[in-house]
Amino acid sequence: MAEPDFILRENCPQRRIHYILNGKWTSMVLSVLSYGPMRTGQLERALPGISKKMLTQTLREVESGGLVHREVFHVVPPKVEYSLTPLGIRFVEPLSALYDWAKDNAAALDELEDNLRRSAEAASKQGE
Amino acid sequence: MAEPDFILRENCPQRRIHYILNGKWTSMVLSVLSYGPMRTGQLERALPGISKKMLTQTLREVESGGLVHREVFHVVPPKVEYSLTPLGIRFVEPLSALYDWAKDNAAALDELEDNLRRSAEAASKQGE
DNA sequence: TAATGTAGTTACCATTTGGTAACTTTTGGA
DNA sequence: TCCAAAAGTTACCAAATGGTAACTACATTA
Repeated sequence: MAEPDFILRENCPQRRIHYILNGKWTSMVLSVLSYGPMRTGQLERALPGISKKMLTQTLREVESGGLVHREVFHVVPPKVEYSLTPLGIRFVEPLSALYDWAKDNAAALDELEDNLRRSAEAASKQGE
Repeated sequence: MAEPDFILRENCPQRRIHYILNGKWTSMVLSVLSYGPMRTGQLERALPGISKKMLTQTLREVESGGLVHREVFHVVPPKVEYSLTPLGIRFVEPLSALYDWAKDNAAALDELEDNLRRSAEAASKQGE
């Protein structure tokens, strides 16, 4: 019953960092904001497929975490600008690394998805 | 209506890499396997809190993606060993970077969680 | 004879998650 | 007078997700 040398305990940093990876959009919102402050509409257009609901929900979450600052300009029509806080900037660092890796390794992502497709086909042939 | 310079399109690598981050346990399983081949029971003990169901489910998924190799030893009681494939090794690279960052920045994670706690308290005071 | 160890499956359930569509607010402009 | 623009909220719903607990298989061992 050899215990493994490496245990990812319940509250280890490796698990806790998943906070910013949990939501479908969280890490993408942070990543986009790393290019500078942005208005709501710009964020919306930078993330094709996101709904108004998910955008505001995600922004409220990262704001609660102190990662993003929300600045309201009291004008009509409304203007709201979001930007990373210093803490947010720190958290974007590992995300950028992750995304840079992804851009440099698109071929590996292709391979992964080919494998998944093939194994899904094989599974459906079984069911016939 | 200034279009943002940075658009994370539906099928860009930055979005696609989320495959290995989607499941609650996927990235952790890969990370643990980066230390070498392991038997099911060892994996289970390396990931406190995981259930048998989620462990096998996650292993089947990464196996389908070609990230992990499953080797069955035909003995009694059963013995099965999991190991990273070459493709899996490539995918662990950015995960290790992410987890290394987390280990080096536990203080930032503390700060994040403090903020969340505080804002949750403030929200519940509202509701009284 | 019955329990043990190892890997895995299955049925079932509760919660979470994310999505859609309609609605609100305010003021300047056609 | 009525619409547009921007940011946001709300009600509602379907699907995905993850968890528990009980069950299987089978040779060895007590």
